[in-house]
Amino acid sequence: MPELPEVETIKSDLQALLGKKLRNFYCLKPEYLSKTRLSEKDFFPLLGQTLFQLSRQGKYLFFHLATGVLCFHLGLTGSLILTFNSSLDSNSREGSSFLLKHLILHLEFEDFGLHFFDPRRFGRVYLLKGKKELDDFLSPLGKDALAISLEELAELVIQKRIPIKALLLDQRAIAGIGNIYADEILFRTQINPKRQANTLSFSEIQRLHQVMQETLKEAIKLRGSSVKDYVDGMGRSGLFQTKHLVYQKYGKPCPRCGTILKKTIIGGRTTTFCPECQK
DNA sequence: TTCAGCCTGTCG
DNA sequence: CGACAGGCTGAA
Repeated sequence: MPELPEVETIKSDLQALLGKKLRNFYCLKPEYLSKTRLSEKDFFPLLGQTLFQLSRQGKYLFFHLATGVLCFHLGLTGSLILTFNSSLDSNSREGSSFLLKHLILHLEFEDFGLHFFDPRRFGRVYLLKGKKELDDFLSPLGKDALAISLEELAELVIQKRIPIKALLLDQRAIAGIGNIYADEILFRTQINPKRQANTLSFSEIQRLHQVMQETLKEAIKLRGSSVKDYVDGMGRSGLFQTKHLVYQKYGKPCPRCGTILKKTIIGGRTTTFCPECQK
């Protein structure tokens, strides 16, 4: 679910936690942690430690404490919600019985609570101890989509013989783009998602690089896309879904030329594009 | 490089 | 009831 703009929005919502000590840790679903070979006791060394940094690469969010780095991947439906005075208000959206049923972790910081929910359980929690573990974790991950330079993007694009959309979705190449933003970026760039990456001209790569930056930044400004479940760190919906031009709009007219938008499958993912103006 | 599998929920 | 959903992994 959450792609780069959504995770970035959540990260900025959680800045209030910086400098706060982790007071307590409750795991409501221990079997969730076992997917990443963790158990509750692995978290004991974090207790009493101060959160001194939040960072993000691609769709991963990292909580840095002196004794380890807690990392979340939100999968399709994960959410991280901050509450004041630690507890959930049962009248709020995040306190709804639906979400409560899917509460995985409750972290109790000074003054704040942080709740991790994941209805579909595709998300993951990791605990990285020491610089080497963090480096090893990050090493297979591509450069963040907002940090990649034109030259780096060009390097990737010209050497890959896979559909350009598959390249955008490959987290080992570029980190942070998912199905929504891949479709939106390619439509705005007017490049057909099935085009083999290595057939793109340099001016198309330039356009792709620029549109990628603009689209992701605009989405962050609007606090992400709430298609279904996504909510930010305060439990609020984003607004970028109102700016979606093609994602999941197959069968409707292209907003640029009026041709009916088509649907196809690329890399196992539903893809919407305009057969007329994406070449 | 494709594809099932992981999970639960929703929609038609 | 089946189809499908924002993602990723590992096996064929």
